[in-house]
Parts: sequence; structure tokens; C-alpha cells
Amino acid sequence: MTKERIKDLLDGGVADTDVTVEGWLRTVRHSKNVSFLDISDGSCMSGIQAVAAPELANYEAEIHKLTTGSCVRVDGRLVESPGKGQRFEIQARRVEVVGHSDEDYPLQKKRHSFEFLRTLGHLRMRTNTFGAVMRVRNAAARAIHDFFQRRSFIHLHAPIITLSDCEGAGEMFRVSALDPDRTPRTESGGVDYAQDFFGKEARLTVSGQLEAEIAALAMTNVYTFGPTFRSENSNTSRHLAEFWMVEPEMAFCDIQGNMDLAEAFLKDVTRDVLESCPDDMAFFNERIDQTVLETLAHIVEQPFERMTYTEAVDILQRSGRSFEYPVSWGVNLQSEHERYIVEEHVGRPVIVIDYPKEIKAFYMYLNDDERTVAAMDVLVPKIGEIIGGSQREHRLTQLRQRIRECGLPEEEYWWYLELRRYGSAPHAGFGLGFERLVQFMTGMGNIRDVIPFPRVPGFAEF
RNA sequence: UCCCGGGUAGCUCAGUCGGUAGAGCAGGUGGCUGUUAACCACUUUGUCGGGGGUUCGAGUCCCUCCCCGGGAGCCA
Repeated sequence: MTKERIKDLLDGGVADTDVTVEGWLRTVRHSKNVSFLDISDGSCMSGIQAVAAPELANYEAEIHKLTTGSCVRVDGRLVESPGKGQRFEIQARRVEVVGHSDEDYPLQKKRHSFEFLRTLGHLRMRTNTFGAVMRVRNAAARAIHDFFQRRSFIHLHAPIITLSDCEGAGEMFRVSALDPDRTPRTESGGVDYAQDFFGKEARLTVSGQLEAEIAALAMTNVYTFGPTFRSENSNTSRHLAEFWMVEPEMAFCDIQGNMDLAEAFLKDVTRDVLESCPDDMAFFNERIDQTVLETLAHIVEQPFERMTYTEAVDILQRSGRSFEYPVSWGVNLQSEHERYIVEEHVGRPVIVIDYPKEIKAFYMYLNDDERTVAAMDVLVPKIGEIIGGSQREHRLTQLRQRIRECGLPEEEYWWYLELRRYGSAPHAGFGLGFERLVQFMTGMGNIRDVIPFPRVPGFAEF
């Protein structure tokens, strides 16, 4: 008698062997002479059907009263199913009710709205969709580590708590051990953070990039894959207050090498997930977004288009389109502009580089034209920007100049500047929002449904 | 944060001109059946998102707040 996961039974089970499965009932169908239990253990899309006959000792007392959501352990014989709809089923020899489910179990056999399921964070993973999301998310995470490990990138654990507001990448959550009702004050009346836990004002990280640069200038190629926090009041289907970010950083690398890595990364990870989760992906293509497999095939098969910001502006201006936000050289590309270029003009992913320095961060490499920086955005259909990155400014003089131009306090970047004094090297990297990648690969419309426990303004339940 | 659209039974929704609320599903009871979101009959269930206002009377009209969705901004 072997205890196996349902996935393994359906993939490689041998008929007429004894098996044990443990899981939760998706549905139950009781007849007078037989009960059908659809058991799922989360290991794969489909469950397995167990058939229980009235001869079983606890049939009347327990089995016949089983309801959806109950947890059971079934010992029995794996047999070829005489019924339609499944290859194997289990002729139960023993059905143990591990955990009874009350009759007000909120998950029904019919389809639920994702909004409703969001209020059931403790149960929604038992549904088809969230099970599939969790498995694809897992496969994508593994694919990401595999991609970098194959290339000898070192996985860097960047800090969660940070003292620097460096990047200015967004509003940050404060971290404090002070009693909020009795905060110590300085003479000028402000909070005296010198008395706080770290002796300074501390926050949750918005990016591991600057720490990744430290590591790249010692280990050559590194990547971070960890949680990131933004306290912006963003109420959209693409933003979370807590999300996971992937940030590779490479020494001896310029914007071209950065683009090459980003493209290879998306292609490899996508291919990997398509191969490792065929059933889940078929489900998403059938029930969630009927173009998702086609879109992903494009990612894997077709080369990404590459263009400069200046060329993108030119395309938009000559498109004959009237955009809500007019296009001119120097303005940021809006969602509508990115979508036009990706979905209508090119029809496949696009990498845009060399943006005006005024609309990009201080740390980006100043190009020879002294008007643009070596920034890079990877744009994909529907999601828009999925990757943002740049070649970093590794020259001390230029970096100092840019910090001044951006009105940032030089002293707070002392270590970042020192990296440019002690063996600086050209380096580049990018950031990828992991949930946006999962959204893109599953076709799920709302980012709150591709993370197990979403944190957004006004909501952090479960 | 801004602009739209919503919030009615456990879920998904309908509710006409302002006249005191309905369907399907789920749950319950009974029946039937190697069933597949099973089926058939009967049946329980409502602070109509909260507060205020207009009115003889408000699910319906007005104000306000909260929440959800779509889009935008910010961004990943």
C-alpha cells in the first residue's frame, strides 16, 4: 500500500495496485448504491474519483453524509474507470473522514467571482483557478532560480529593512520600535529617530538594486529574488503594497548585454513553465484568457523588437493617432503609448532604450549625447512594462553630477559613491515584478489573484 | 489620488413610474440514478453596504462615508 500524490497516480499509476490518497472533496455525488468522491490534493489540476460502495462499514454513518470540502483518506484499489471523464478511479476499501466540513462550506460547485474568493483567503487555494495559479507561480519561481543558477549567478539575499531612501522608487513603509503614543522628540519638534531601534529612520526596502550593485562589484553576476514594499496609494489591478521582485545585476555588462539577458530570461522562464505546467496552462487558456498560450508562444519563438526612445516617439508621432496624452520628445511614455507600440505597431515584445535623462533615475549611465541615459524597458502585450532596468553610471564624476542635478543628498550615498572609487566597473541590471510575470503567464486580470495573500491599500487580511 | 460603473438571500443576479423583495444555484427534507457543475419534487433564508435627508410612503430620488470592479496616474 503506497501513499501517493494524485498527480503521480494519474501520471504513472499502475492499474490494479493498492493505493492511499489524502485530500479534500471537490464534489460528492451520492446514490443509493454508491457514492462518488472527487478528491483533490492540490498536486495537479484534476482530482481523482473514489467510488465507495454501501458495503463499507461506515457508509451509512459517515460516507453517505460527506459534503464538499471535507478532508478524507481513502485506501483502495486503483482501477481503470468504467465511467467517462477519467482514466483511473479508486475502488475504496476504506474511507476515513479526517476532517468533517460543515454544511455552510462557502465554496460551491459553481464558479465564484474572484472578488468573493478574495474574502476567502483561507480557502480559495482549494479552487481550480487558485490551485493552478499557485502551481504556475511555483514553477515560475523555480524556473527563475534555474535560469540564473545555470549561468552561475549568485543569489543575493538583499535586506528587507533599510536606512536609505536611495532610489526614490516610491513611498516607503516606516519601520520603528518606538511607542507611537510617546515618540521621543528632538529640540526642533520632530521625531528623534536617534532613540529608535536602528538609531536612524528605517524603512522597508523598495528595491534591492543598490545592494545588488555592491554584490555585483564583488561577485560579478548576482540576482535578488525577494519581497519588496511600496506604500503608494495605488488602487489598480497591477499594483501590490508587498510584492516579490527579481533583480539581476551584472558587472562588465552594458545596456546591450542587459537587453540580451532580459530577453533570454523571459524566453527561458516562459518555456520552462509551459513545459512543466501543461494542464494548468491549458486551463488558463480555456477559462481565463483564450489568447494566453498564443501570446506566450510569441515570447518563446519570436525575437523581441528593440528601439530607442527617440524612435518610439517618432513612431507615435507618425501614427496618426490622437492620444489622450500628446507625445513629444522628453515626456514619459504613457500606458496608451506603450500599448500602441507593443500591440499595434510591432505585435510582439519590445525593448525601448535610451530615455531622456530627466525622466529617469539618477543612477543610470549617461550616454555620449548627454541628453539620454542607458535605460531599458521591456514592454509586453496587455501588461505593458514588465521589466525596467539600465546600465548603471559607474563613473564617479558623472554620478556625482547626476546626484546634484536630482537634488539628492550626496552624503547618504557615500558607500554607493565609494564603489566608484575602489575598482569601479561598467555594470547593468534590471528589475522584474514577479507577480506581473505570473499575471502575464496565467492571463489573470488582477494581480491580487496571483499572490497567495495580497496586501493592498486597506487590505491585509489572512 | 482622479474619472466612470457597481454594492439586493450563503453565492450569481433580476427588481418597471417611489407603494414594504424575487429567480437560479447552495443549504434542508424526500425520491431516483456508475455519477461527472448529476437529476426530480418540496422547502428555510434578507439591517436591499453604513449614516443622514426628501416624501403619506424609499431597494428605487438627493447628500455623505465605506467597500468592490474597470480605466488613469505612480510604478514593478
